[in-house]
Amino acid sequence: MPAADPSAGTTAPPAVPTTERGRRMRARLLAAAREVFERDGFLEARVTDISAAAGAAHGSFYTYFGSKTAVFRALVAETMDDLYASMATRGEAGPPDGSPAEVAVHRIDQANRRFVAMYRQNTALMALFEQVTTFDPEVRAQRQAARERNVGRVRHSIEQLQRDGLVAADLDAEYAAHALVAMVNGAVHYWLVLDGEFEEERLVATLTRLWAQALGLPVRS
Amino acid sequence: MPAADPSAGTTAPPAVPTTERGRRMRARLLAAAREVFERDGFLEARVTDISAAAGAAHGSFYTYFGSKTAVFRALVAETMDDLYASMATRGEAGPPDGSPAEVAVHRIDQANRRFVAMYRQNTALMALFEQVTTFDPEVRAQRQAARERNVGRVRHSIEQLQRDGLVAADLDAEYAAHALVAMVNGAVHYWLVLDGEFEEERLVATLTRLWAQALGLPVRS
DNA sequence: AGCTAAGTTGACATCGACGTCAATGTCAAC
DNA sequence: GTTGACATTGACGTCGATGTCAACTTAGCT
Repeated sequence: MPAADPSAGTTAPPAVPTTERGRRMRARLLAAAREVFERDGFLEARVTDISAAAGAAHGSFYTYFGSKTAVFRALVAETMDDLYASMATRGEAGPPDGSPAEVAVHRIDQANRRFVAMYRQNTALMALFEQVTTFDPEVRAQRQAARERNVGRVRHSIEQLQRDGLVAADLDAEYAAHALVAMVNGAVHYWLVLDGEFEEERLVATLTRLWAQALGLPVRS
Repeated sequence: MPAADPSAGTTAPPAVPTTERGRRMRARLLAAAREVFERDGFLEARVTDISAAAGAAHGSFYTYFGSKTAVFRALVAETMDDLYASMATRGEAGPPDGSPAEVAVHRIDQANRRFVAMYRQNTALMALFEQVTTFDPEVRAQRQAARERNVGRVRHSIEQLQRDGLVAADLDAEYAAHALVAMVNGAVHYWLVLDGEFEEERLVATLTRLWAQALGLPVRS
């Protein structure tokens, strides 16, 4: 079939490389796709440019991916895990001895720092992700899932703090988790994607402080 | 010129209606555009459908708007003011007598309620706005401006509270304002645009509580 | 009625991104 | 060195949304 393909994949079956050569080609195409997407955005990206950037013929692209949308989905699938994994790297700096509340605040701070660092190193990709989310249901679902995982972790942490008596028991852990995640997400997205200039240290410190205080944890001025 | 028009307007000059008839046509087209956009999203929307929905000929569209992007910008320009104006309607319910802090919290709550209500009544439009923001620089600028205004208001409010000694003086008002706005924006956007089902009352209450506590204002359990 | 400017119309040309496919190349196994 | 399955190539046709334009309609004015 021809032009303008709404949303999704085409007639061509996915195709899985069998050879080493094939695997390399696919990998090159995927890398090229990422380059082009990051440079031009999803909408302006042309399949032609991707093939070219991969040093491959136009047709080769369709051997491994059914459409522009298809590569993007593959890209997301193969990248997101790494991203969120890199954030989960916990227990770096040894937790300081202190009151349980202080330890909790320190953990929040560390998590925020990791998040900002990750976002900083993948700004273009995150912007892309945000963009495609607005019109591709499948990518939206992936994003939703990622967020859900994130929120879930935060929620558990809040509930734990409630059990420990550090956070008011009548706080709605689910909605609070959502809101706090939205706060960090939104603030970081704003500064990195939309604005550009900002003091990372000041931002993280403020985020941590707001987060901690919102939960009713004591904060050292 | 021809197909796929990246970003912006075309050769055709804008065109301003002189007659009553013309003004009506333009208005009908704009309304139709909104309908179609809300139904299909920006990308899937076809200029043809807009003309049709307006009961006009295809050509008429181009008499008043240079391109799909152009109508959208016009739509945003003519709508945003109303939206944010509707939110600024303050002083509805009489502020309760109470401590200054209680009054402050009440104000925050009212603002959050207004925001959620506005978002609820214009969900489709807000989603659209978010979508186009990711690829049209001009719309992005408008969104940025709207946000800036919002943040500015919050920031002033925080600074006032600091002057009154209700909020710690060493809190970074600018970053805090950004973060809190992001929190409310993000949470509401998530529930209304991405998820769907949620308890509005529970959400607003939690948002207000987090906001107030984040600033160190006392909250009645 | 006659005139004119503004508005309206819709068939048509244009264009460029997409996806196909027949031909050609590669390489490991026999 | 021959074979054949897998991979690569790139010129080509298709398609449909966009934007143009010359003819036509409307309505205000004299």
